[in-house]
Amino acid sequence: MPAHDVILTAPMCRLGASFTGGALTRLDFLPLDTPVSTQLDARARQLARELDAYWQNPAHPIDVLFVPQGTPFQLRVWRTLMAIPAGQQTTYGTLAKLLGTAPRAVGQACGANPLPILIPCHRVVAASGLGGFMHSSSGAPLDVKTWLLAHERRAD
DNA sequence: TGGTACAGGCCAT
DNA sequence: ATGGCCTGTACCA
Repeated sequence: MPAHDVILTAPMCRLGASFTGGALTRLDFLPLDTPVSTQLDARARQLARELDAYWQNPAHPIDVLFVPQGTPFQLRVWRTLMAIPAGQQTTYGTLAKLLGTAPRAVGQACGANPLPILIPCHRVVAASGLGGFMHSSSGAPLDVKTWLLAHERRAD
């Protein structure tokens, strides 16, 4: 399941990217000690360029071709997520009401998100706290979520 | 099919 | 601050 096409640098971690054809289909957070790719093809270079722009300016819209794969419900949730502007947050409960479903179902769909950052699942928090990230409720993933929120907050 | 596990929420102590 | 029951989806037997 792992085996990424390229590993890129990020300020708080490394990112493993997988492509299918010309489209990005998967993005994973990896530990800081993961060796970074030295050779980048055109699509990887484009992705790296867009991400760099985002690290510089959280308001920068990431312009890359990506194709998320999931159930119809998940795609519906993810599509809704992408309407949340950078620097803003929503809760699972609010989204659930909006979609006519349950908060827990929204959380599960967020966890299944194969393209974090591009699909801003980190902008969804629990009604009473931070909530989880990448299918977990503690540990490194939560640090990443916190980092991303802090990064986007700097844009005010 | 039924049974369980979730990135939550809410109302009762 | 804690524990219970609710919710909709996904995944596995």
